Amino acid sequence: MTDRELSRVYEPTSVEARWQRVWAEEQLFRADPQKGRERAYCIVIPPPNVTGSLHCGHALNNTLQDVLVRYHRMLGDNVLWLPGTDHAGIATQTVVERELIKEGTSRKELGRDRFVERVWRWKEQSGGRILHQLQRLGCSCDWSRERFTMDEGLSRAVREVFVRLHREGLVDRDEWLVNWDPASQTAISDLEVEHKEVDGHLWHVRYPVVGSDEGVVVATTRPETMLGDTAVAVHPDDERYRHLVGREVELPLVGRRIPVIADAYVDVEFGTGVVKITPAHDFNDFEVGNRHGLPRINVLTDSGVINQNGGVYAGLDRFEARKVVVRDLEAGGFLVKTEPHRHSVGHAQRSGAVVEPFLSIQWFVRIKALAEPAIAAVEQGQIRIVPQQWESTYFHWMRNIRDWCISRQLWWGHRIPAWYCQACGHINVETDEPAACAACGGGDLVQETDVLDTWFSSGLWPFSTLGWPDRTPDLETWYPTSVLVTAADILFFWVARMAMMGLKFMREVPFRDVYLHAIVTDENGEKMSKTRGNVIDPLDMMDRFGTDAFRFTLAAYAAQGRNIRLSESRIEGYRNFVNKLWNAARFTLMNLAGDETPLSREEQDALADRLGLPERWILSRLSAVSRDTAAAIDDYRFNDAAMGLYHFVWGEFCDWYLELSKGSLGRGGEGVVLVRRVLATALGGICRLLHPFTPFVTEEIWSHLPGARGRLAVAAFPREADFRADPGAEEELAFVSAVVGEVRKVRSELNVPPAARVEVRAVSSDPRLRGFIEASSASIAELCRAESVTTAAKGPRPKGAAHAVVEGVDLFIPLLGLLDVEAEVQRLGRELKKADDDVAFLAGRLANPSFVDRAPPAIVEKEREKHAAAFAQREKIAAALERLRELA
RNA sequence: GGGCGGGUAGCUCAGCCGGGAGAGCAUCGGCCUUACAAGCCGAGGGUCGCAGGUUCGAUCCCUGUCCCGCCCA
Repeated sequence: MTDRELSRVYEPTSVEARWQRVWAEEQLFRADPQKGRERAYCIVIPPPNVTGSLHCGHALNNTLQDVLVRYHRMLGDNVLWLPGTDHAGIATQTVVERELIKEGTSRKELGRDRFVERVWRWKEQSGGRILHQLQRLGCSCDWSRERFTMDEGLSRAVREVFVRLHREGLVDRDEWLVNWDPASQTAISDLEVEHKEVDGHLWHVRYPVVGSDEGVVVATTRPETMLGDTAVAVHPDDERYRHLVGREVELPLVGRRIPVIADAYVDVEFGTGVVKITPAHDFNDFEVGNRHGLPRINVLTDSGVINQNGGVYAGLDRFEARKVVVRDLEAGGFLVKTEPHRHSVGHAQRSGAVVEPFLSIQWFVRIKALAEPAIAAVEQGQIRIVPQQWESTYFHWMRNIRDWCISRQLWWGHRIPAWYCQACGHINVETDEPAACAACGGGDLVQETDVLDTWFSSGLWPFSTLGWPDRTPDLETWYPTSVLVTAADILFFWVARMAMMGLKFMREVPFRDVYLHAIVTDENGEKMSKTRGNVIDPLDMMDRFGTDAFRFTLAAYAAQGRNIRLSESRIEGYRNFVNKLWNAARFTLMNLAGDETPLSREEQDALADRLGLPERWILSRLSAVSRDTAAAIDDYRFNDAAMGLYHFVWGEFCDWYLELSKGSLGRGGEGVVLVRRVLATALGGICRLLHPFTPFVTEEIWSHLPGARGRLAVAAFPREADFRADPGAEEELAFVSAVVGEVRKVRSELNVPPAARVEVRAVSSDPRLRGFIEASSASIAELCRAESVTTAAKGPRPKGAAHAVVEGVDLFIPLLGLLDVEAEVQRLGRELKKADDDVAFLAGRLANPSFVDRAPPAIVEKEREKHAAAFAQREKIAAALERLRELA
């Protein structure tokens, strides 16, 4: 196979592997701060979990980033796309713990140091698999700059931030009610709790009033927590219970006397209007307890078992305890009634366990002060959220933000840089382990055992990865980054926190734009999940259809504000598109001599008079498509960009230009050289335009294209001005193709055998339109299999001819014996009906006096013209029909 | 309960400032026309969720309403 002979069918696998290797070897994606910050363009990757493997969400996310990055690289910007992974505290710890269990040992048996070592070893061996998968996807990251949230550098940034926030009083340690995951046995943040509606019960329990026969009935969904009740509460305005406020009730099963208090928090409508107050196990009760100075009695252990405060129930699991408590209440005559009740229960995002509000000592970020600048940055436009509709969600959350619990009772993560003095109890918070206690000088220091929430380190990602706290050239060049591309589900987890941290520590926003893309679902709009079995595996898609087709599919469906319902048949459709492009390239290359160079803009202008209509047309279209594609990518309208290119390549370049070029090439002559050069120009332009979407196939074609220099990945992206716009050529070709279309339609509808040669006679009094037809008569003949295409200013109108009208031009197709007169009469009858409807519609509108009076004059004038044209068309069809009837 | 988004062809979706509803896929008919049958040529298919309102004119703007999805509590 020579350089310009391609195989009949595009075979992605080998092509992709080759270019992935070449790009890496030639280090085309390596960023260099020396190139300056004038046109710096930077994206930091949303770091996937180190335990992760590529799913469709990743594929979409990274495809879109790669489109942006490749586009900007081709624009000549100083591009950095920085890759990396996230240590994913709970997820990673769980993975390694499972391995240990299989080996018959456990995390606790190993001990902290050996366990952490073991996780590192796991990370070196199996972690980061996803980064290889991203390479497979074609991602043009600067792989030499790969980062990991637990890297030495990033860990230093984490300690620095923690210490600085602590010194400012924005991080501190407190006993507070937090969300507790009894399965992972760690605190989690509010965001990591997922509320789900579940069917439960509402138990009505009678608490006897001390010193009376009376009792109050409380309604609860969680009877086992009554072991920790320290009050019952009623609404202050509730007449039913006013007399009881200030008295005491006896807690059933426990015997403790607790007060009846009045608090406006109580909903008089809910249940009986009396609620039990358990400050240590309910967020609302916690606040009520604080207002009334109630004791907090914790009745659970960290694994969700009743503790010694639960008396005889100690040792029971929380769900078992619920059953036993209810049974005992019933036996004691305290249970008034039980009713089914649907309510919302918090579940831990990671483990799925029911979350417990749990009293413990944790580290918190006092976040209000950090949130304010981050709100202002979006309000004032320093950060632009795209699509804008997400701004309100961002504002709502940020304005109601609550303190962030950042400590986790895990072993895998950034250990909190706080050391407790065993002598005086002082907490030393330092970036490095202090030699002695700052308060008493004692040397017996013990480091905090908790680690930080993984998102704490992710929040620093846009600057920690660039070298902060050092002022590195990378940081100087690429901070703030250009855009953050992610799905909206981590707007709060990550985007908001980066905004806060970036503004706090860099005094500047971390990114100019936030582009929030769709969630990928299956074709029924359901989330993909292993349990549902509806997962589409990106690697499988790439294997079967090629990476380019898969990427193009994702881009083509990435409409803003919509979910992507991915289905295989669509990917297959774009596989066909890639193959179409491949064959267009094949055809083009077969027709090149091998020494053609693309036409520069200057040459296009100088040679304009010698270029044929199709050549002037395709160059003009290239100009428009270059403009539209760039505008669409600039606006993050990936679907518009992809669909525009799809239509241009298939519907214009292949369907019309290549078909037209066959004629010009076949007819020979000196123009052939120019046709070839335009072919090379157009194919090169298409490769460059498509490259951000389909990098592999375009790089492959480019490597065969005469006159193409260097790698496509670093070639210049086409600009509107690179091609000569020619509105006249566009108009003329639109007319010519309409003529071709009409003739084809008539042939098809009258069942003229495809091989039969016909004559086309165009009759028009308009010399300009006649000229268009005459100039392209050979092309028209070729495209609609006509023997000849002739024109005349007026008659004779051939008898026994099929008829059509295009822009007022009568087209006659004499069919002699071939014409099925009856069929043509019926066909023209249908056409006439359409034309009549048309005329009637427009006439009706013009007959409406209020339309003529009140609509803008330009609109009215336009409608008049349309009416006149429609009427002329109608008359021509009617005349043709009349003559045909005479014949019949 | 609060907020956001969506309901347009069989399916998935596009429709900028209000001016006769579009694409891709699927379907149907005809073609091996020397790049491509993963292709070529042609065709059919819509009460723009429903009800009001504003307007000369509404898929588009406003109000109400019914579904679906997501987020927050």
